Amino acid sequence: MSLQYLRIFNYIDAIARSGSIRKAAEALFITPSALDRRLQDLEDDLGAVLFERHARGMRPTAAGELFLKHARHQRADYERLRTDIGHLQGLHRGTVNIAASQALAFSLFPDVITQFRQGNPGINFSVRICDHTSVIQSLRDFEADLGLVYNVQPSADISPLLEVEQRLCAVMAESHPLAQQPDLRMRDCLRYPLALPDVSLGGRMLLDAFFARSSLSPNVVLESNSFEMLRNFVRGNDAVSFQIQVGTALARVQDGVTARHVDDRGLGSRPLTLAQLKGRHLPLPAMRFAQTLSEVLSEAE
Amino acid sequence: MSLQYLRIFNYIDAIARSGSIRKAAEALFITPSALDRRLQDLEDDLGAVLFERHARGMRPTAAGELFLKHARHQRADYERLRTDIGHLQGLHRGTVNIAASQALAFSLFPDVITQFRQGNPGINFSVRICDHTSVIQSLRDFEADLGLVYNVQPSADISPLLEVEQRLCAVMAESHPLAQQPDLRMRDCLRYPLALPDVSLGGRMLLDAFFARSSLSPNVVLESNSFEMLRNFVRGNDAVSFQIQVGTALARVQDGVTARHVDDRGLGSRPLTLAQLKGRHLPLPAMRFAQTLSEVLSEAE
DNA sequence: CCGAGCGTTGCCGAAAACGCAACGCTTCAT
DNA sequence: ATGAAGCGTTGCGTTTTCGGCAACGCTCGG
Repeated sequence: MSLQYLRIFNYIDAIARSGSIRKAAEALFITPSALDRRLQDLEDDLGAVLFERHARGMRPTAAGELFLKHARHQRADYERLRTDIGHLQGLHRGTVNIAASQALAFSLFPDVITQFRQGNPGINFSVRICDHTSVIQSLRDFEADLGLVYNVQPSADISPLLEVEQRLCAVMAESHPLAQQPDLRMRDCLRYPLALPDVSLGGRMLLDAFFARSSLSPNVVLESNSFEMLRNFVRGNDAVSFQIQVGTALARVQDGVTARHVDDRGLGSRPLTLAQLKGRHLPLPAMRFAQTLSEVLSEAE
Repeated sequence: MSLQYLRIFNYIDAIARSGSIRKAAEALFITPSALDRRLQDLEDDLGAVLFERHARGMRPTAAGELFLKHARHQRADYERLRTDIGHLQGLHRGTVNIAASQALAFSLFPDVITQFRQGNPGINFSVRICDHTSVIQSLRDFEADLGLVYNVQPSADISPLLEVEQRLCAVMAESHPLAQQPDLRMRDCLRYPLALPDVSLGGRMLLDAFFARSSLSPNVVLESNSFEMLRNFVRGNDAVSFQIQVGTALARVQDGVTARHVDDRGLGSRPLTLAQLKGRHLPLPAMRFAQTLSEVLSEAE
């Protein structure tokens, strides 16, 4: 697949990722000696040391960081060239690489990707679910074309493509008493035990801010960094969990779990942001998917 | 110097430039067969034909154009990486590649470059003098970091860094009667034979526009695409030539030739534009030189 | 109709990349 | 303290890639 012109870039990148020549060599299916020689040749040619040698392994120097950025950028650009040439020949194929926080894995992405692929078969997807900071880092490392994060702080090298305000939803079992009401207030929810996402997940910040200003005292019986776990938990009892809107599939019931808007004045809302690395030229499939995603998110509002 | 990772890029670029494998191979100091094989390997890997084969030579296909753009971009980026790493190590070296139209070769660049190198020894320059369209094309082909052109039409992929309005100057021999007057009107000049730049050079458009609206009839005894030639011509007789301001070294006399502002209401002015390719990340030396150039041009106003 | 110029191919030598085994070194646990 | 476990690195033989040489088939222009 990928040409050997960027072989050296993969080599160096592998060393940086694994932090050692031996591990990198193993991942690349070559011997450490060969890898070491390529690195030495490169350092000779550049006239600069790219890695600090420690007894434990390798750590990139400043020059190494520069080279790594170049290497990753170059690899991403080459991928774009390939898909662009493919488009030129009428075969609309390619891969869209997305990094997103966990809330979106459950319902949004499966649905939108299915919809997108109906209009664009031949486009494959690689979705990496991780926490907020990793999403932005994936963009910086050229591992992802698009990032979708909740409540992200603005950054100089990230350019937002779309922002959608996200209200909070309460998640509960289908048979839960609260499921009968169309709209909920927070004080209704607090009569039940709570299963909350922890701080690494979106929405928790909204809850904490609300509790801080409120006299209501929550009864938190479960805290987790897994939405999957929270959903499975509330299905079996009368506990209530919370999640941002797009992850919940509001109207319909799924696996015995449903969701309702929580409407409180004291409850703020934070934006869900679709973003890319500033200055990057995205592959055509990624741009199209960003367009589709924008439409879906806008009309869902 | 340059690593062999971008060897293939140079190969393909050479083919495109020379329009034939044999000529490209000669320029690369290899045999046509070797070059042909690299091209075939590349086309195999990309799954696309990059050149149309004609009996006379090779012409890039659409996919080939795409690849060429990528290749040139990649090469320029790699150069930037090298100079950036150099800066990291304290050795401030590198090359600034400039493309500019002819008017600027005479006095502006030699002076500014001399001044710049006093503050930044170790920075080398490559200045390519060519006509308007070639300047922009050089930016597009990543042959030049900066372009300086007179009266350029805006373009979507070019971003201007600075624009300075340029008035027209009359150029004449030191001993010319008009050289006694501090300010000239166009009708004064037209009493003498004229040596005009042709349409490929800046300023001619202003003159043509003026003559079209005026009842005055010019006596054009010489027309040339070389400012050098025009200057040398007017030195030996009473003819008058025209040039934009920055190229003339207004106050001082150089080689027996001097210049004066021409002040007419009917005479417009067009901007001299310093530009780069949009979205490009310029090497540090180029950015610094652009800064210096901006200051010089602004204060000269 | 022939020669000039082109891209292309088969075959062989040269050069670059790789694998293997071993060395010197630091770190950590016994 | 001391041996084991990692680590980067080196010498040397092997494999893969790349380039040179000569020749072929082709298209065009005189």
